[in-house]
Amino acid sequence: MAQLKFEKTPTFDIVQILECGQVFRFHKEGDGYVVYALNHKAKITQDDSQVVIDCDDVDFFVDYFDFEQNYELIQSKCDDKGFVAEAIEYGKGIRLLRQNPHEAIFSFIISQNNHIPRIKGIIERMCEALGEKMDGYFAFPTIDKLASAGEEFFKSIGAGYRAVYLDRVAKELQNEDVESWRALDTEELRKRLMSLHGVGRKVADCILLFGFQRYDVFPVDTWIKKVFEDTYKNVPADKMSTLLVQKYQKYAGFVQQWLFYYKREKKV
DNA sequence: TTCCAGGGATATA
DNA sequence: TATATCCATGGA
Repeated sequence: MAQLKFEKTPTFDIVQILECGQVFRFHKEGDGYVVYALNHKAKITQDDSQVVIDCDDVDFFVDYFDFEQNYELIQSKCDDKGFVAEAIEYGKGIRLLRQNPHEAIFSFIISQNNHIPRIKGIIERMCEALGEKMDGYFAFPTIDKLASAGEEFFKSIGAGYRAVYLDRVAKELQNEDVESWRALDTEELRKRLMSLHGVGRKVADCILLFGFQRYDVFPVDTWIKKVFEDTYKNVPADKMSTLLVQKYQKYAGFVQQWLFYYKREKKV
């Protein structure tokens, strides 16, 4: 086990990072949180003065927690002196995790029309059944394991009608190098993702944001619809998303996450 | 009990 | 292109 220790800052709050809805494989443990990403594990504890990350691979988690990015700067650029500023103030400890594309694809297919606690359970059962056994946990399954599991397996873990999506997408991706998709621009990559069965505009945008680190996207789900129901009256979700990307441009993904978290937590 | 969730596919016009 | 309906599941 390796350790990463640094001074606590306002732009790193492990509770907000994990509970803001961008990731599903984590839980509270003792005085901190444990998060699993692909085939890695980290335990994070924090207090007012410092953050400690005990993990199996420091380099992996330095990348995962997006330490290269200057969140103070992004937050200052997005300060509109209005409701976005309120959301930033409320969720300023959020960082956008640099998740694996495969993990993002399957996680957000499961997420559609679903509650977060249920999403977490389905993914956990999927990893337990198909993932490689690691030291005290299960890795995210390989694409071959997912492709050979079968539709009935996905039903058995509670995926419901999404079982057929998961089964088909796993088989569709078996001979694809999704890392090479990073060469595509955002619009082309969105089209590629939406060609997968069960991936529409919203899920594609979540995969773009959380799995491919594209920030010129604005996933519009039921919570974001509530945020903008007066501003964009009777505007369809896809159109709303396009308008919001035009408005917030390269910061759209960040703004979306602050607003999502603020709306969902505070219900205002 | 009914409503709802980080929606998408399909049929229809 | 735009709208309506159906889809599984279980927490609240």
